[in-house]
Amino acid sequence: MPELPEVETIKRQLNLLIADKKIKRIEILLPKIVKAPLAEFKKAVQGAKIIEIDRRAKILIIHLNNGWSLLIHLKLSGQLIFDGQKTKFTHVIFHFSDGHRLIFNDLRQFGYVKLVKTDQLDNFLQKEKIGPEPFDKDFTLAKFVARLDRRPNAKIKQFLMDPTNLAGIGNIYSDEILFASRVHPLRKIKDLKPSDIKAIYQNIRKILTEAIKLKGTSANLYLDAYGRQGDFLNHLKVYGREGEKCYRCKDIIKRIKLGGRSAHFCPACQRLV
DNA sequence: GTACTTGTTGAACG
DNA sequence: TCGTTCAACAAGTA
Repeated sequence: MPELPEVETIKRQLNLLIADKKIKRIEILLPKIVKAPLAEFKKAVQGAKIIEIDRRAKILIIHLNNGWSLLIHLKLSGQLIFDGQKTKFTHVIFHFSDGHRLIFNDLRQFGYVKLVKTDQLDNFLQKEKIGPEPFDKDFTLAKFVARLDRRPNAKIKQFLMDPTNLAGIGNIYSDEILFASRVHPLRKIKDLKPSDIKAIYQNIRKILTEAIKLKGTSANLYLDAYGRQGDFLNHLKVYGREGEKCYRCKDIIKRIKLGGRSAHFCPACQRLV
């Protein structure tokens, strides 16, 4: 599923592929995906030129040259593919004036396209109460500790996945970050030692950096803007490896239910205390 | 046929 | 107000 590394990959590729292009026409095949009145939406988008593509949490932000910004969230199964072929899951198509196109596919239909005035973006994002960006200079170890301290009884895995605590981390990378840190997903925050917290803090950046380098994880439906799979799938240590041997200690990787989600971990080398 | 999956939000709880 | 839990959204896969 698209998490921070996948969305960041698409952002970087789109900056190479569609920046400076003019949107000649937008084709909306499934109107509910567009969270704006359709007439107003088309009027704002058609004829506009793309300046650049940005990212906040898992939201892609396409800045237009007319004061509007497009916000695109891929949620569980969204894809943005440059010059992709239309399928039964294609819901929106951006046609550019040079003949190229960008297609938005979403099998689950949870994704969205929104329209926000560029000067209202900060306001809008603030309202969403999204947590700090892992790669922001302001996201220091001290800030991380301060955020953890607010939720002493929360389980660490659920804390990492809560977008109001930290931007961009979902099920795959929270599992991988905790494995790298040797911390059990059920560990309560108040039971974390300072060395655990430091390890988690460092591994957040380390794992996400590696995943971005490999263009994300194609565990299910994720494809990058070229329609290609991400290579981090082959580097996963626990996610999706239930019943297989731990690469570190040879015990068997377990999967449990945690707040309606699955958590993968090694019961031997990820500690509960 | 049924359970399961997943990111985010909003309702409901104490 | 806050932290926490849980249903809801959709539809393909096992």
